Amino acid sequence: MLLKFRMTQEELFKKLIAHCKEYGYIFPSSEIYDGLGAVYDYGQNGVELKNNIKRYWWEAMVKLHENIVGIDSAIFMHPKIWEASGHVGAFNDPLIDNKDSKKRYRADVLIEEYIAKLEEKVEKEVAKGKKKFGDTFDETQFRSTNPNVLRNVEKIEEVRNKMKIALNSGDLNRLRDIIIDCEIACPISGTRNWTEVRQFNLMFSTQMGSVSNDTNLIYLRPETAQGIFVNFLNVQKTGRMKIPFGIAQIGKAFRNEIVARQFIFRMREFEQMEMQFFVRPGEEMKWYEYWKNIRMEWHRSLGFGNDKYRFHDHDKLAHYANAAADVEFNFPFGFKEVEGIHSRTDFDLGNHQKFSGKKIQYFDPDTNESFVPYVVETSIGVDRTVLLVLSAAYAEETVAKDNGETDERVVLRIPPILAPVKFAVLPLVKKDGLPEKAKEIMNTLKFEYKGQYDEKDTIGRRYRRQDAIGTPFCITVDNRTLEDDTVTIRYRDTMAQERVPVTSLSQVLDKLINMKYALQDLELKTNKYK
RNA sequence: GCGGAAAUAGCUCAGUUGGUAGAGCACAACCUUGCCAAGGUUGGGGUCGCGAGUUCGAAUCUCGUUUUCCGCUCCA
Repeated sequence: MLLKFRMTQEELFKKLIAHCKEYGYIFPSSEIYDGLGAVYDYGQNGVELKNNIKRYWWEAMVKLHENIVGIDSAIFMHPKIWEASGHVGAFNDPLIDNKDSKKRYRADVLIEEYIAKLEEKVEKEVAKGKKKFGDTFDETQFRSTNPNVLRNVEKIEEVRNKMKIALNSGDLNRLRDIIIDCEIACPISGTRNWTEVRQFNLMFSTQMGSVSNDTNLIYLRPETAQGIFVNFLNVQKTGRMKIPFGIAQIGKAFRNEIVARQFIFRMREFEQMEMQFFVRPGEEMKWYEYWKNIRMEWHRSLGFGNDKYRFHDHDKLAHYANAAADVEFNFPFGFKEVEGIHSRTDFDLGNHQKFSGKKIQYFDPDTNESFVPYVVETSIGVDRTVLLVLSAAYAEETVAKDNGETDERVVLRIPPILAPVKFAVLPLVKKDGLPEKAKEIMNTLKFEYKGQYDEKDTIGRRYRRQDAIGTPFCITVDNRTLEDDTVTIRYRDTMAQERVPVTSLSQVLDKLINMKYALQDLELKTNKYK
């Protein structure tokens, strides 16, 4: 089978988005109300795919590793948690745009730069005086009398005070007034055509309780990790966990991105699968390498090709990390991060210990010592993984017909263990008792896997419909079925057919769809790292 | 957030200087065929993104607004 024609990646991405909507994978949110920016809903097939991905991750974590357990923490958490984690304050910048150059600046930085310029002027003036008066130069005297110096110093103080008041009161208009009053121009365009000053905070906030004031302001979590850290002692003690051990969690997180685009790649509401692995200080790099390998094997096990993945090691590290790498996937819009593996040191547990005043330590009975564990994190975006699977699976193919002509088909080559619909049962014709027999088969298999029954339209058309949603197997009931109780299985990827007894269907499908076998393969591939 | 482009049926689109909305596919029912999609008949489905304005009359002209796409910007 050949690729239909060479498409630009951009065209392919657009087609994929249209395909997702047309075949019930992903819909824009609130569509009948014109939609809501960068928010998407999963449709009947999308939710199955997403659930299957989550299940494969979850089982690879908590079933294959005896020392990893899961939790499900609340989205609402104590506001202090976000101070301890460093999220509050880190993203609270007042920003302003120049309409001509279209450059964005931090308003306070612009004003600081202006002040710096005035200070420079003062120093130049002083230097001039020094040159002029030579040895008789009295700098203190000069500074307190020279009108140019005095004027600038006064201005500096005035602007400093105004900025302090504006920043402390959070009054963004005042901040803008300073920029206007001081006639601060954009360094690039040189114009003073400014937008309003806007506050950007990455975290969504809301009030808990019906009476609103500052004290009950709470945030929607921007990451799920903190729910794990604050439950460290609960899980460690009640689960009798011994270091090293991990806690896994799947859940929603929220970030108020300035620009959220590229379909479901960057959304304001998204889902994460995180596993925080607690280790002895000093052993973190060993585990960091271990988890990099384990996670890469998980990705590779999906079978999209090893060349589609690469590591990107961070040079610039976040405030909490001493080593970090991304697993990047070659999306239609280039290599982008799907998962992050971070060595977070004792930053999180240490800070929670500090902010909560509670001792968060692990007592090692073997060595009789207490310590704050180090953390190695694996954090993967569920929605990004959905997009990864869909963009890797989407294919437009030219297929040969019996009469020598060619035809086209669109097929989602989703790994069978992740496919939303595992099988379709199709009576070849809608008569002669074939539908009845097909329904009988359907009713037996439905207890094991999600399937579809379809008797509408020609058989070829029904195959194509199943190809379009990525159903790996079509089971066709024909007249021979009534005679010898056999059916054909038609395989999505090869379009080949195979005749099997109805009684062996469950077994045949099981071999290809049951996650158990995928996990066994994965275990074999990861054993060498243990 | 800024700039550009776009918005008509579930999808892809047509709609001529303003004169009461069309096609193909899809969908539903019936008939026919029967192993790799698009035979026949019939039917359902749109106040043309939304709101104003101009006009006797607006899918069409004007303004505003929302959403999407592209570029810039931003991105623990």
